[in-house]
Order: sequence, then structure tokens, then C-alpha cells
Amino acid sequence: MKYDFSEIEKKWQQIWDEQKAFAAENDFTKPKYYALVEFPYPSGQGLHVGHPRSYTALDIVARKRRLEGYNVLYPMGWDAFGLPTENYAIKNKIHPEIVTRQNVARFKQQLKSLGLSFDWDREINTTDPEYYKWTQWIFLQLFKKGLAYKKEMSVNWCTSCKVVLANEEVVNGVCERCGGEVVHKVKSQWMLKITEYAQRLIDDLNDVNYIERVKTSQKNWIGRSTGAEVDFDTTAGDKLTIYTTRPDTLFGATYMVISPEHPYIEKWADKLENPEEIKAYQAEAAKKSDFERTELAKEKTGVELKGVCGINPVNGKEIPIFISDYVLVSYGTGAIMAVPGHDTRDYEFAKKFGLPIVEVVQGGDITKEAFTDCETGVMVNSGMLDGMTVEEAKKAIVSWLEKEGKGHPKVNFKLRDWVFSRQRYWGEPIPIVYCEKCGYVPLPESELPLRLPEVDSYEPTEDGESPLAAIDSFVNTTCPHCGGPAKRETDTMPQWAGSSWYFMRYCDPHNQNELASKEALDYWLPVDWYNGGMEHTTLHLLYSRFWHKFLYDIGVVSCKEPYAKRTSHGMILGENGEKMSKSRGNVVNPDDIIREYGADTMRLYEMFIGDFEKSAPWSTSSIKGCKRFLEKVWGLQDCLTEGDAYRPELETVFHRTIKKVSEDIESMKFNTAIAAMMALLNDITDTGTINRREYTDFITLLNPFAPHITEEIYHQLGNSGLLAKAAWVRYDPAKCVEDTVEVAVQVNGKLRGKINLATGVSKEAAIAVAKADAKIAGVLNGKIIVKEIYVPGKIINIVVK
RNA sequence: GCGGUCGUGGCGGAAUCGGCAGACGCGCUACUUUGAGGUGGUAGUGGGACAUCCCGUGGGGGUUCAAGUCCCCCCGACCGCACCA
Repeated sequence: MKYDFSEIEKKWQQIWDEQKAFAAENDFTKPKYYALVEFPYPSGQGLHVGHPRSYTALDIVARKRRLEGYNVLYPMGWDAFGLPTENYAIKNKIHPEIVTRQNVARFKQQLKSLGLSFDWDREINTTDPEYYKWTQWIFLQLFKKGLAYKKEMSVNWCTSCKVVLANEEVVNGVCERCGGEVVHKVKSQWMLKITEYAQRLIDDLNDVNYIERVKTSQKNWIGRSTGAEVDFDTTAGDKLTIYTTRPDTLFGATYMVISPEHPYIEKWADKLENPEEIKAYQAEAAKKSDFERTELAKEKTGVELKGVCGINPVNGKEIPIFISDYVLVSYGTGAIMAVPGHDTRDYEFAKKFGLPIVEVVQGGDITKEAFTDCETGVMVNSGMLDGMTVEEAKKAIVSWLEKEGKGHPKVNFKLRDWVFSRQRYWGEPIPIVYCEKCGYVPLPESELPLRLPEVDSYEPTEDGESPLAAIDSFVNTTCPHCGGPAKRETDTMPQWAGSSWYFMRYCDPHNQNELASKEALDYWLPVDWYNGGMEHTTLHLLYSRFWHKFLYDIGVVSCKEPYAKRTSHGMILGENGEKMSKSRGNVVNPDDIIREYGADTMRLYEMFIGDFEKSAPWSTSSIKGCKRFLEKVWGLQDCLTEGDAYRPELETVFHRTIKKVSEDIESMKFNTAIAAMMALLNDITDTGTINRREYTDFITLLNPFAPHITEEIYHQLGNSGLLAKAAWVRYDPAKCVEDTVEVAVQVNGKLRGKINLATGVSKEAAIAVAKADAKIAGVLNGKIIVKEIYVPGKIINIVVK
């Protein structure tokens, strides 16, 4: 019988659909398991071969859990708001809603053809008003708690298109579409106070099972540092506050630097002697991104603010103040004290501008480079701090500053508040009304969802406002508070909004009255296993943890953290080892693979391709190996015998393989799980037959990986129900051990032979057997034995002179 | 620049705690089957004048009876960096 994968796959996908085989039950008394993968952005290109890597992996986990008896929730949906759809809609004059519908239909058909066991009854879409109603509701709660506020922020502004650009649309400092000059422009933007949660977002990482590199990335991104804020008096008669992590080096501060956007430049305008130079520098800085500005490799630039000096609080010395783009207005206070002796960037700057470099920590050679090691140094040239270690000096100076009223200890985070406004059409409207009398007023919850208005043009307006600003019927409204005339907020939310809480909606996706019922949330949350890309670690993952914590604070959810476990898959690269992209011409279309090899082979190959956590290049020729494996599994039907127990020669290898596959799935080592099944198959085919028990167990083990073929074989074996609903195979640990083991024998660390030993023999007996071996005896002849090492089941090493 | 990851045959990759490097698969070679095609099977496959020896996990040092694995230095590659998602 031929293995007709396309027939088999179509047949079982239809049966699973009809029977709703993978629908999560609403029986909250059963043990639950919530497996989650990041829902895709339904782009116009269709599914990428990278998507199924993550989806298949957790599909394997979900299917195994069902076989183990859990009530499993494995849902899927669409993160469909966003820039590419909007740009496509503008270009082709199609409504983004229609574009989205088409893309979703294509993605869904592609996902279904992979045989993924999603519960399609719980499908969600962030652009559905019934969904974004609750995204808006969450925003209102944030607003009411003071966590949403307006702030002047700089945006990328294309001077020729007159449009606010996303960072991605700025390439080498010019507009991606027209090549026009891009500058920073200040706009009033909605912000979310994620910084208020910074400490908790770090602390609660202790309570979750995330892979270590995810935790590390999040911690570094949040970037907690302890230091001090210090007030420097200025000759302008005011105080300039700086933030430093090295208050111990205060005596070494020989100048100050403020960011080109610092408000004091305006404030000191009448005292500054070189305003033109300063203005020119500010204009230059406005063209650069933070990334370009802080690049250490680049030459330091800056301009002295002539006419105003700072006064070092510890020694009263007047020191110059510069503006330079390596100081960012968004971090700390936007101003620093520069200690060139002990900071690399300050050192370079001082060298370039001929500023004095004073050594205040001994231990390095500051004529060559800045000495930044704070472990070993001793304070010098620092008055009362002389002789102290850096650690002691930090404490001493901070308490002195506090006593003098010139500073205080300060914890700072690199994490910045979340810019929540977009001047775009295809996003959730922000449900706020601006009233001249009452200010920013939240829309009453009863008016949600605030729908996107139907329009013909999605182009932003001339002055960079959102397209919604051009629609008078949308903008003009009445104030919910005083009833007077008012204007709606016209900015929309970023794509991150809808994805920050979607895992909650899956718990109760059709609820009309709440984002999800408390009962459903309490049962399903937290997500037991969440897999996604490393690129989402610092934005999506952090944003959704922040929203979850907020919803915990207001009593919507009962657990502090949304995801109990987070893992991450590596990227699938093109055959040439580079990232797959249209421009590189190395894109593999999953549809072609499924058509030619079938979904089971595709799934198996994606799991076999390499270490799940690492990136791996696609290889069309390697797929054949997985196809051959499945064909052999299929072919076993022709050599079936009766029998309800493993044959003795296969017993150990069966138990071992079941153990290995069971454990490897849990630790994401899908590649070695498949290798073990291939090895077991080789052992079976060596015997020429397979009995019913062996075959049934083998296909059960393989079922989560290749669900269609195994379901069909199960059916062919005369079973009536679904294999997907049968029971997972068990192993007996006692039967995983062989009676004898082969042990390598080394002399002086070099392999000289191998011996067979009964498992559990003593060291003495083992070494005696080794010495009795003719070859080993020959090597040992005439040598003096210095040491004998025996590692049971592994190795014997005899050290001789 | 900051942060993260990685370097093993011709290729993808294995190698719980430091214990036989190269599992499993691709490719290749020989034979074989079917007859033809890109099918199936058997055997071989890290390198070296390749029968028991020597060398081999990016490079150099170190620790150890024993190092792909631990430590130090160097080289190289990849990913993210807040309005792409």
C-alpha cells in the first residue's frame, strides 16, 4: 500500500474539524494545560517557514498533554493591526479591513494544512471591535489610575512626505520611501508608565520559569542602576541636577555635559555667548537616532555653553558645561558630571577638547586610558574620601551630599515609558475626548467600542496628525463630563496594545460583558508554556507582563505573572545561511513543501532541523530523510504480526526510547527525540517484523510529531476512536537498563580497549577484568600503576609511569 | 556602542555531572534489486601511504587521571536595540 499523504492528511484534518477534536472543554474541575504560541501578524506574504517551527513544537506539547489526560487550551488568533497592512491599503486603495480579511483567510488555510491542533472556536482578531473594545477598556483603566499621560516626545519626521515615520522607515537617516531628510520633531504623545512597574518586573522574574537568556535580556533592558542625583550650582544662579552611578568620583569631575535637548539651554538663552553655534549643534543632533548618538566608536562632538559654568559642590571649582549628543535627555536627568579619568566616553571627550583629566581612583594609568574598574581602586585627590575603597567612598559621599542638601541616593532604570500614540489609521482609537474646560476626559465604558470610522483615505494629514484628524464627524463630539463641545483624540494605539492581553481573551473569547469571566481566567491562567521569538523578549513580553500586573492590581486576574514558562525558538534561515527575505531571494514557501512532501514530513523536518533554540539553515535535501522515515513507518503495515508484548530483543530499546522521547519533548529537544525514534525504527526493521503492541506504541509515540499518518495507521489497525484521544505510552525505569555495559578502558587517558561488564560490578572487579584483557595487559607490561579510576558504566582509566 | 547568542566531518547537527567525539539524518563511494529516470536494499564513510599508531571540536595558554564541556587571552560569525511585528 502506498503512503498517500495528501489523501490521508485531508481526511484526518476534516475529521478533527467535524468532531471538534481539539476544543478545550469548559469543565473547570479537570487538570488544565494552557499552551501558547505568539499569534502571527497576518502579512501579505503568507506564512513563513519560521512560523511552523514554534507552532509545531507547542502542538507536540499540547498533543502529548491531551494524551496524558489534561484539558488542553491551545488557541490561535491574529495580531492584525499594523503598519504594513495600512501601507498596502494606501498603495492599492483597498480598505485595511479587507486586506486583513484576505490575509487572515490565507494564513488560516495554511495553518490548517499543517494539522496543528488549535481550538479554532476560540480564534480571535485584534482588529475585531468586539476584541478591541476590551483593549480600549484596559486603556481607560490605566488612564483612571494615572498610568496613561501626555508628554512631549520627539518623533521621526520626514520633511518631504510630511509624515511621522516609524524607526524602520528611516534608513541611514533618510526616509525609506522618498529619500527625504528625516528630523526629530516634538509632538505631544500618549505615554504609559511602565517605569512605575520596573522594580516589580525585575523582582517577579524570580517566580517564573523563563529560559535564562530571556530573564537576562529583560533585566538588562530594564537596566536598574543605583547611584545618586547631585545638584551643581551654576554661575547662572540656579541648580543643575545630574545623575551618576559613580558619586565616589565627584572630585574628578572637571566639566559637565547636558543633552542638546536639555531645557536649561532655553532657560539660559540670554547668558549664552555662542547661541548660533549651539543652535547649529542642536539641529545636527536632531537628525541622529539615539543609537547613532551613543555609538562609542564614533568621534565625540560637542559645543561649550559659553557664559555659564557649573560649580563642583565638593570643592567649589567652576567647571565648563558642554552640550553633546552622547548624553540622552531620556536617561537620568539628561545631564552628567564628566569624570574623564574614570569614564571611557568622558575620557575621549576630554582628550578631544583638551579638558583636564584628574585621577581620583588609583590603580590604572590615566595617561593612557580611563580607569573604570571599581573593585580594586583606592581613592586619591578626593579630600575626605582619600584612602577609601570605591565602595566605601560611594556611601560616604552620598551621606555627605544628603547632609549638605546637595544630593541624594537614586535608583535609575534604563527602561523608558511606553510611547503609546501612533499617527496612523489602522490601530485601536484611543478612547479619550479633549474638552477645553475639563481637559482629557475618558469615554464612558458604555460607549465602547469606539469604532474606527469608515474613510476613503488613510493618508496622514499635512501636519503629521493621524488620518482620523481629517474626519470632522469623528473628531467633533461632546464632552462626556460637561456636555460642551469637545474633540476626540485622533491618535491610535500601537500594535503592541492588542497583543498585551490576548492570552486572556482566549480563556473566554465570546464574552460580551467582560474581557473574560473571572472563573475562566482563574482556571486557565497563568499560561503554562509560552513559546515565542527572542525578538519579542524586551517589548511584547515586557509590555504584556506590565499589563497583566496592572490587571492583577485592579483585581481582573488573580495571578501576578501571565506566563509560568517562557521558551524561545531559533530562526529558520535560508539555504545560504542568511535570514530569509524576498530581497535575498531565499524564501521557502511552506505550501510548496506540504504539497510535495506532506504536512507530517514538514512538521518532522522542522523539528529535526537542529537544536530548537538555535537558528538553523533550511535544507531541501534533508527533508528527504524525514519523508523516508515516515514511509518506512507506513511500510511496517506489511510485516505486522500479532502479539501484545514487546519481543525480548526490543524490550529495553522500547522502554528507553519512550523515556527519551517523553523527556526530550519536555526539554524542547525535539531533534534528539526524532533521532531516537529513527534509531528504534532501525532496530525494528532489523528484525523483519513488528507486532501489534509494538506498532501501536510506536505510532502513539510518533503521534504528536506526525499526527496524520499515525492516526491513519491506528485506524488501519482496526481501532475505532482517535489516536489523538488515546493514552500516552509509559515506560518502566527498571527495564531501561541492560544487564551488561560496554566500558572504555584508557591508559594514561588514551583509549586502549573496551570490555563488557555486568552492570553494578565493584571497582576492584571492573579493574581486574580490564587488566586481564590481553591488549591492556600488553600496554601495562613493565609499567608502574600510579592511579586507577573507574566511573561505573562509562570508563576505566589506569595511570602508569 | 549597549545587550544577547554561537563557533564540532563535505553538510544539518549529537555528546545529563568533565568520562569512548561525530548519535540521527543528508550527501558521497562500492555492490545489489527493480529494470530503466531522482526507487528499494546491503556495506563503508573525521583526517593521515588508513590492521592495534598518530592527529583532530575557531586560535593560543592553563586546571585535571581525563576537556567540545571548566578558567584566562585572542579571532570570527549572527541577532536585538524601544514607531516593523
